[in-house]
Amino acid sequence: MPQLNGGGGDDLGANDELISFKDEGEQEEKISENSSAERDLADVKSSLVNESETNQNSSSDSEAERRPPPRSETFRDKSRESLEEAAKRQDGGLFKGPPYPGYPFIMIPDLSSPYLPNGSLSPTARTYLQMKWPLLDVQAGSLQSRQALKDARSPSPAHIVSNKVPVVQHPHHVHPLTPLITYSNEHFTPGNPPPHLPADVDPKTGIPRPPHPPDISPYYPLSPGTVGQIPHPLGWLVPQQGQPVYPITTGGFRHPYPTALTVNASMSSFLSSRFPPHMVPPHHSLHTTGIPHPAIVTPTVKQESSQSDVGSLHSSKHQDSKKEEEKKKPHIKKPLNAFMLYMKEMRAKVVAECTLKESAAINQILGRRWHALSREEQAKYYELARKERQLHMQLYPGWSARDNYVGSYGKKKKRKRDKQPGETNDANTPKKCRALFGLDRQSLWCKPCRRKKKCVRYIQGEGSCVSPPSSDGSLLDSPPSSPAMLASPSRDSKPQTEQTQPLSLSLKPDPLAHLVMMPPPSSLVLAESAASKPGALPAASCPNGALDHPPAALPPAAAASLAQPSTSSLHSHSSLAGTQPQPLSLVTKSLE
DNA sequence: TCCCCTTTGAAGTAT
DNA sequence: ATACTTCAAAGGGGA
Repeated sequence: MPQLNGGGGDDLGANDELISFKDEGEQEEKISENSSAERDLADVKSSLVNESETNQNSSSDSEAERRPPPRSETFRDKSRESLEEAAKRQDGGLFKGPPYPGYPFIMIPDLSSPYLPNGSLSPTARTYLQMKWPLLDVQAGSLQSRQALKDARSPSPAHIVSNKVPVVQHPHHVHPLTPLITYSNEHFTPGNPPPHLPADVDPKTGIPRPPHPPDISPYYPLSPGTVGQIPHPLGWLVPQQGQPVYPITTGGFRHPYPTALTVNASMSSFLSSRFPPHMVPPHHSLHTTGIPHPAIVTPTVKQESSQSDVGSLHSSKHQDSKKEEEKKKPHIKKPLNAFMLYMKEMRAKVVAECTLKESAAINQILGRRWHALSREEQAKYYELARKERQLHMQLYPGWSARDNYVGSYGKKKKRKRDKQPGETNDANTPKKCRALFGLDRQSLWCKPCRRKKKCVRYIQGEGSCVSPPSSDGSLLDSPPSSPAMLASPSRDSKPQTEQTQPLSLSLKPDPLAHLVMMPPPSSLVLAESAASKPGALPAASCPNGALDHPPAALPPAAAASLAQPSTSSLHSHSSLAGTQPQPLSLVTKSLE
């Protein structure tokens, strides 16, 4: 388990994230410049934050090497502009300027932040924190940290204490009022912060500081008239209008997860049962209101309860078991990753712009737009996600994603995932079809291979069945390549020239193609996508094609493909540009 | 009523 | 080490 070390920046970042944004959260080191080691590290890890803020350090060699050359800003911005234009019309000018003009979490450099050990902050870092924590506003009457807060360079005027970021969008599984809940201090046990949450001490004053400056920072960029319309990715985290959100816990530690702020018996026992004592958060996960924290869901597993009801003998014994079930219900969710945060924030916007309502279609658009984001823009979300993970980790030190795997709380696996591996690993993998059964036993082949009478992939020695899309869309029933295959970063571009994903005709192979040829309107794309399968997503109707951005922050592999557009890519787009329905699934990672 | 779809990323398990 | 799988959000739609 990664250890949080204030000086080491973020250990929570995933590998890939570290690769792409491994400089994230290392501001402390860079800022402090107190140690050569830190400088070295800083050298290695260019600062996205600085880059974003100062726009000067972007010349970092290492960064430049890691990242693909900036893609056509003109294209991207152009596309986005139109989208934002629509957004402006939709939201009454909420979205002004850059895509995330008012994003409060802009480049939080100090991820070690308040709760982390050695959380001493450089002035710069604190300055960032002022931008960061306002979203974590605390209730007016809340605790200690107000004073401590003032100590720090934060002006944090009292008038800003009010919560100004009403969240319109409600988390799917979270009580709509969750973000509105006032987690009163009285619910918190005054006293010491969790052992694993060392109190943040102002390095200069030596006074324990609240990790999260509770006051709304004057830096908060959103105007009162607009804030209310922004569904913040951390909606539950965001203070609501006139609703103090999460008070600082005792000891100056304030969790964005309100659930961790108070403890009730059931949750406490649950946690105790689930985690070793040292892992059990000192606070309960449910507010006294009974409204669960977004991160801790009470899956009220319908099927579970219904099943138990069906078999219920209404005996006391059953009651007991029921209670036990209830104890197990609370489910600590995974922290949202960058893309999830992005989706959460942008979904409403996309929905507003399009006639789409189905999440699948929306997600397709969002996926494309995600790739269209500049690295700086993405970095915001990576930063945010990392912060989420940090908070999550702080709150639930013993939590593991494994806990949420099947069996941990009775949730069923997704069949799709269960089937695909079997399909691809079984007889549907062309390579295996041919290798396993041979030409003499084609009757045993999978359908696509049977239709083609051969497995091109096998011939190519590649990892996927080519099964070129037929004009009649006969490949639609072809088994999809495994997600891993589609997403395989090590995928060779060469095979791509001849390969086409049976089900997933990537739109991304050659982003440049978008520049060369007219990108298909999102509606068309989606319509095509919809046409690709029965019961497919309905055609989208987006006012502009801005949704069809080319990928922005491309991984090196994709960047390579950018540099050398493959003919197949162009081919794909040619087909795409045509009116002929394609078995599109808008897969955007095939070349990544 | 439950699960799928669809996306990316994180993190887990399996080989 | 690599590949693969699951889950996170979302909500309409299919079974």
